[in-house]
Amino acid sequence: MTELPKTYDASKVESKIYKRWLDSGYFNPDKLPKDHKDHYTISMPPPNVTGTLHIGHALGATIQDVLIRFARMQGKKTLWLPGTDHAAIATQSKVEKEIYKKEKKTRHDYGREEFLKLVEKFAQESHDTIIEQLKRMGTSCDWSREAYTLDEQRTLAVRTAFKNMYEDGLIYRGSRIVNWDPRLATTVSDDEVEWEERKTPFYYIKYGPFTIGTARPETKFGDKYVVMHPDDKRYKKYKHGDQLPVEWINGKITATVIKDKTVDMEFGTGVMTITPWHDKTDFDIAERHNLDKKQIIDYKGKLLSIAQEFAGIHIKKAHPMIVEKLKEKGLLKKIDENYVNRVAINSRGGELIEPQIKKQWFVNVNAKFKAKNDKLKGIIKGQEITLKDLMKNVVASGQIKITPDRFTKIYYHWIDNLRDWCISRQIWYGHRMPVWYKGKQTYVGIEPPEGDEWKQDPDTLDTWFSSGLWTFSTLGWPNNTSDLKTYHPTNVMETGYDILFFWIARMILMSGYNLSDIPFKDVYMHGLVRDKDRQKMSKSKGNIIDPLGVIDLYGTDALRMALVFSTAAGNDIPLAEEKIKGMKHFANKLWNIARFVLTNTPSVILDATPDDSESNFDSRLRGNNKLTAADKDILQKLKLTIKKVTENFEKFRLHEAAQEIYQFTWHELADKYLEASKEQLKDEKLREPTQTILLHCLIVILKLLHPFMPFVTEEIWSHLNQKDLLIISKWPTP
RNA sequence: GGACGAUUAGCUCAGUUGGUUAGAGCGUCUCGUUUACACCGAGAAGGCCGUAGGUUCGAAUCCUACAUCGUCCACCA
Repeated sequence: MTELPKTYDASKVESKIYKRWLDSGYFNPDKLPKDHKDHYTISMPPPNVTGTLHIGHALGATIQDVLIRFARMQGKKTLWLPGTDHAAIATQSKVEKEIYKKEKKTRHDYGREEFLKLVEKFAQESHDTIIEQLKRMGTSCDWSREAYTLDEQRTLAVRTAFKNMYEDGLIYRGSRIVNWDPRLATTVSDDEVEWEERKTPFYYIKYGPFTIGTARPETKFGDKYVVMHPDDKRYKKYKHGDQLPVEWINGKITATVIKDKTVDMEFGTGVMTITPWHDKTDFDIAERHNLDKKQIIDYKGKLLSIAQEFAGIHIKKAHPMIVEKLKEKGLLKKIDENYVNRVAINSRGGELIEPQIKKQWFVNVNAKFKAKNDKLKGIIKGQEITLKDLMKNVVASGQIKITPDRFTKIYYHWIDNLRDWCISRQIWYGHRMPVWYKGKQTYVGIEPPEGDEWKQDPDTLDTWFSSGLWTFSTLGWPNNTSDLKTYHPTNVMETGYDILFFWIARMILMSGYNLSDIPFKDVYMHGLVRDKDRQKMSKSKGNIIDPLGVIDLYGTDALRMALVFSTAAGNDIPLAEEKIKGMKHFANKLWNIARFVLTNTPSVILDATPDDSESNFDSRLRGNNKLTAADKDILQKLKLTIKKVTENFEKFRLHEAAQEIYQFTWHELADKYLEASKEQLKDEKLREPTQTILLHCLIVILKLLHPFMPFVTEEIWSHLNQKDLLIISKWPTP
């Protein structure tokens, strides 16, 4: 027996222990002892290389590591595959902001190649920081398989998927209205748009015999269609297709009457004019009735020649000028100053969205393709399905289970409202479209076509396109590797509920199409970490808890335990520093239990207690009819604790598992049995069984606690004369 | 406008097939410096489990309505 130091110093122990794990090779499933069977795989949601890890990452990393360590101790061949995400638009916009702040330069001042070098450097630095942080969290992932969404292997996967989907007619190019960010000069997907309520003046303007309402008079120059509901009695005398002269902003125009059921009769006057180029609703109406579409605003937010005297002026500036002109012409009838409007903002950069019609690439969610095999429940090989059907089917059939259950309904609802997914972005950082043009010809392939005349599409792919492939691209796909055959589908996808649509749904889509299989069997969603007043953590509020900061103060184990301890799946987690501090005390308590047990255990007993000692332990006590009430009580409660902890693990109730073991360790073992044992140890006849029980309890709680608090438990374990590391010891049975 | 979630001790939260005196962390009060631990122990105060009904032998838990807060979704010009 080696003596435990008087106090536990997490900062000194953790790096030493982590190195010991790395040296053992046990993070790599291929290097686990041969008796490890039944694969258990988790793909790590790759953190964005946009800086550093925040507390939300720490939560995810902890939960996944807890699951992985539990599975590993259950004798499973566990693979936790780590990686990082290039996060295209988020990373690029971070660098753009930086160079603008420092040098007042834009990416165009640098040019594509030079700018990309800057982004890559930033991404590399972020990557290094993030990996170091993950290691400090104690994550037991297989670093030999680390992946990046933009590395060579993943590029092959992306191009292969794109090519196949294009050839199957699931990817097409078309002119659609998209969310355009004039500042970043790129499109963003529907899911990336955030809506913000703003009070804006609402103008009632005379339009021929009608009055129309708008918050955006600057878009109205080209409005030559006036739309109303077919059942609106007020406008009965106007027929669909009627033409009438109207005095408009810049003179006389001819307006055409359109009847469409999407018009809300209750709103405003029940009449509106449409701007199909700059409004999604209007675009849909124009499509339905085959109407002309005209661009009013350019891609930088300036008015085009149709605005005549206002041409070249930025819409922000032009707005009051146009209002003034309408007033002069007597067209402005009324202004409602209390109108609350919802404006669209790019959540990845913060600029106002200006809808535009652009040629973009889309994934068609309603086109049919043939299933490659029978792996999807209820779908046979060769059967035709759409991506939409597929995404719904795998969850409805129970092949993928979402925890907590309530997100299932939200997921269905999202699918029902799903439109084609715009996958092209006009930014530079990311996977360049594997598309080349020559005159009117288009070539899609993995390698560029022969010949200099072919020009590659300048756009890049939405970052979620590559993330969607993550569970299988990381295992070597499109090559038919043994990793892919062995570890896919993965067992659990553990992530925050905020990326259910962005990512979970896209992974289901991608593996459904490319493999005709599910990417994972279980989805486990955790909540957002908030501060103790339930506020979102943000830099501006100054309520950020920095994972590394608290690790330095209280130790990784304390942070991990605090994160898992009092939260249910999918619920947000208020985290106060006091909670982490409390868990540091718990680590200290455990340390002192170990010190007490070890100073009272002679080496004879210690040596006679190898890891797999449970049956051994029972036989050693059998025939001993001198067990005291305290002995019997603690052994019974220990059994019960093992049972409950294991059950809670299996049901993803990690917080309850943590609470059970916490309660037992402190308030049963330490408070009661250790106190009782002090007397029993003085009694010669009771001494040996008491020592045996103490040691047995210690061994079991170290195992039960190890998934949550890996460092302190492994450190104590190293003082127990055990053959191998705690990380691969056998999970106890009740 | 639709959907979902939350409402439990002073504060932050657990409490999943309805079942004995409703739990934890932090905080408060009293006592205790016994060689594992003061990062401790013993004990105490503190809860009409949002409101009102209903089902049941029995409800924090199931049902209905309402209130407050929050989140997500949605093409109100």
